[in-house]
Amino acid sequence: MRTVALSVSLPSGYTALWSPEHVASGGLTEVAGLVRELQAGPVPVRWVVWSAGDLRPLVEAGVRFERLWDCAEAHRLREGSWRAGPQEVWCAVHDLDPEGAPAGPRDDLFDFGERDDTPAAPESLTTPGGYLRADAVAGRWQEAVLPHDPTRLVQWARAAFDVGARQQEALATRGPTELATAFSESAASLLCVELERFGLPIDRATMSDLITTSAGPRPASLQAELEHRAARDATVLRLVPGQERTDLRNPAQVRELLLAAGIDVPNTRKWTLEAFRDTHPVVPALLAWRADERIATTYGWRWLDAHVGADDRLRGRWSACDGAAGRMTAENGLHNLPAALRPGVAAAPGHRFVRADLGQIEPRVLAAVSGDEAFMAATRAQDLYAPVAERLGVERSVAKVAVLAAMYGQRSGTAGEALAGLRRAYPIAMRLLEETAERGSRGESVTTFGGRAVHTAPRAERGMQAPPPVAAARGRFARNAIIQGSAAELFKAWAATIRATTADLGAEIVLCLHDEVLVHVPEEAAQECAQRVDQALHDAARRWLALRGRDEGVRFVADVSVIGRWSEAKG
DNA sequence: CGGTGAACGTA
DNA sequence: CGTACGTTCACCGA
Repeated sequence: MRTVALSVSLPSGYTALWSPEHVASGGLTEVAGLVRELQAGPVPVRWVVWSAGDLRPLVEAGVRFERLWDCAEAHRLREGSWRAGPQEVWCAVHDLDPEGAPAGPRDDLFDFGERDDTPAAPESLTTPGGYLRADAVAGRWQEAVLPHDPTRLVQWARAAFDVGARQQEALATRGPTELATAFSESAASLLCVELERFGLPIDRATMSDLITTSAGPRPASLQAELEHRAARDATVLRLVPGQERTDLRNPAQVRELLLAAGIDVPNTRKWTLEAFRDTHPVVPALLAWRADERIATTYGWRWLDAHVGADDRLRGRWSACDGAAGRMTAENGLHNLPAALRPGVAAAPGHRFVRADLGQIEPRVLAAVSGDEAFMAATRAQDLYAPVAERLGVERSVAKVAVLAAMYGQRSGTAGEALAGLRRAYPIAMRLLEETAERGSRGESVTTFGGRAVHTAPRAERGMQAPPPVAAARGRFARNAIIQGSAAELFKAWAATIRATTADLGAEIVLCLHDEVLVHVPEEAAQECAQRVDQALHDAARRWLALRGRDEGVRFVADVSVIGRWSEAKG
């Protein structure tokens, strides 16, 4: 394996490559050719970058990177910290206090503390205190002398190379698990850049019809928009005479309206109102109004115009790792598009979607994380809850509720009896959950299967995840984080494997949704792609489980189908 | 004008 | 009934 660092400067797009054997620089097209040439060579290449997002201009230009080391993601994994700019990452590998770093142009206007601001020399990347100079972190220092002098950008790439090498060394001393997870997280980070480039295919005509149904036709004027809004409000307001002036967008006023209809509720949340669906016609009308209002305001015409491009692709920013346990996140509705709009997500002409989701991922992950032999045995069934129900001597539905209650720290409900049964049948898995919750309650950090540190209490650094304030909530947070976070790791390993093994089919991963993936592929390759998606799960799961010697014990299953619209997925 | 909480969509 | 996220809205206080 050959390691090459790569840095792109903006706005010029000038790019530098650095490795011990090879230094190069050039414009985007020139470097794009160089990257392809190196990747086509006999020795596989791993590209080292400060952050995969740096590659955006090259990815936009159609360059496909095969293997990556993303210093920011490696840092997040090591530190459990979300802030992972070059300075934070640099400080971590050099044992420097980030608080002493030179201030960027907009940082800390009122900070008059001791700071190490002046670079050692005009051409020095670092300050006498060993920090990165602030104008280099901002990219201005490198860009200022381009294109005639690429040496600063080369220095910047070389610094990333050095940081990446130090991170790999540090992670390797902790064992193979963390290193493998860092590779996988790097791949996910690169995948995010491609998700941003590809976008999610939209059938504009169908989506427009769906929006019309909920929000009304595209308004010709502001007045028309207001009129339609008033008409929508009237469908609810006319059901409670005397309350026509209620602002339906104000929960306090809605509560008054409901009171006038004889319904006294502590809040107006959907879950609370569901119980009163049959009490008064205003309740179902209000719930239907809310669903339409959601689409009208968040997923309406403005959303369509702002985020669906001329090529009929919905685009938003993707993040490989959220602030808590490490799931992927996305903006502009890519992760919370109402199910009612899913018919509007459709493969382009001549293409199909391969849709796949992981079945019962969380209990299967619990088996892997805990290493409970009995619970691992249950994962070998296609339906995990069947053997659990048999062992507990209860109905499947009871077993399912009990397992979910145990994993999420549920307090209410009637899972008590079955929970006791679970403790007897699967003591190791259940003890792991309880000990994790206790650690969380005490404000201690917990660790995912792949070695990500998850902090349950605030630390000195700024920009950290905001953990729940009370002990019980911290306990539930920790209990959930090891499951959710570990599941996210398996998912990302799976997605990265799909990306690597279906590229030759012309496949593009266009959506990742925690346990579900949508692959856009030319029609003639769809069946082959579906088979490879399934195979990718088995390969990724085996490698992932082997990190902790569980490769023969836990089974993961995927439901894979070839569809034309997202809504065709099984319910 | 910026921050906060309610509400609700997804998993 | 548990957790996480992103988005919009009204309200609050400066």
